[in-house]
Amino acid sequence: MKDIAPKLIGLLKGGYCTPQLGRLGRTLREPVTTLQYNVKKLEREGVVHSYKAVFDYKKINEGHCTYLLINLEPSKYGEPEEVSQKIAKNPSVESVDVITGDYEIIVKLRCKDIDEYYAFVKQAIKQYGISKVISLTSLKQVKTEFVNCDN
Amino acid sequence: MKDIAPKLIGLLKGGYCTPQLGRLGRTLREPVTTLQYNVKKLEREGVVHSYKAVFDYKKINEGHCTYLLINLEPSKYGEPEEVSQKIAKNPSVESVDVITGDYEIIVKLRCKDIDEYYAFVKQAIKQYGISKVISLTSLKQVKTEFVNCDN
DNA sequence: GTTATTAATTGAATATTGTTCAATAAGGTC
DNA sequence: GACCTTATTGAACAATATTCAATTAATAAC
Repeated sequence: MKDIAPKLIGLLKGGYCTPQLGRLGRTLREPVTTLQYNVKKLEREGVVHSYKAVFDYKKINEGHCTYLLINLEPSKYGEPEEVSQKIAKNPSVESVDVITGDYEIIVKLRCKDIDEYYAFVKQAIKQYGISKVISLTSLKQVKTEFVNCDN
Repeated sequence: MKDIAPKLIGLLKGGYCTPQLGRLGRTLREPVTTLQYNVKKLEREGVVHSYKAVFDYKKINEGHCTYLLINLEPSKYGEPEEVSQKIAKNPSVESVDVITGDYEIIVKLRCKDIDEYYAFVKQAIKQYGISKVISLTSLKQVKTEFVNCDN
């Protein structure tokens, strides 16, 4: 066998998708050429960043979801963006934000299991100047990427 | 004019997209029929939930991003999922998780501005049995939906 | 290990969908 | 109003996806 699925999932995760003009046209009762024009405009203006697949993350070994509230070491405190960008490079990281309040950074992490999660946190504390991490582990993912998770 | 963009954005936010088999085929050097088969299988198995657009949220009036850490009133404490599902219905809500730790629910919210955010929080506290909300406001969105935000 | 059964791969034909292009209309500017 | 830019649209064309049937690979049964 070829086991194409993993490669497919990898590509569909961040692109390799496109809007369905025909279906949009039927729904909005507009000619496809009009929608074509409007879609291209949105792309040109940078309003649409990309088209991608949304997964049932449990089924692609990313079922363990954690929010990390991060404090930086004094030496890194002035540059939360730099640290954020480094963290963002990790493919298990769904989102990174520099935030107000008691913590500097919030990370949404998707791992296979608690072991992978623990490996990430250990490595993160070592590599980026992190002084403290509070982990909020998801017990139930109700909505993700604007999509309601059924079951 | 018709001002189709808002309708288009609404539909592309949660679907109306499809994988590009041809492009995938060229990249993976596989016949489209093989990929077709594999994609359909992933869909059938529920691995892929949907295909959607990712936006530059500032450009669609959802630039104000906040994480809400929520505590429930004693009367609702036993049913965080029910409350979560109600919160999830709001289209400004990107994600909802029931979590471990000092809070019961974490919500990722995307609003136009702080006024819209405040309106959401006021309404949420009234409607769902919420006793306390801590808001972590995003100062800089570095990565979103697995996509690195440039600039 | 051979046979039966199911799952996966593929090419060729077909159907569907998207793209280009040129005409027209609408909106804005002076 | 004259001009220029932006938006809408249909018809012809190009590209892409889908179906289907044949073949191969994997799995199960005996």
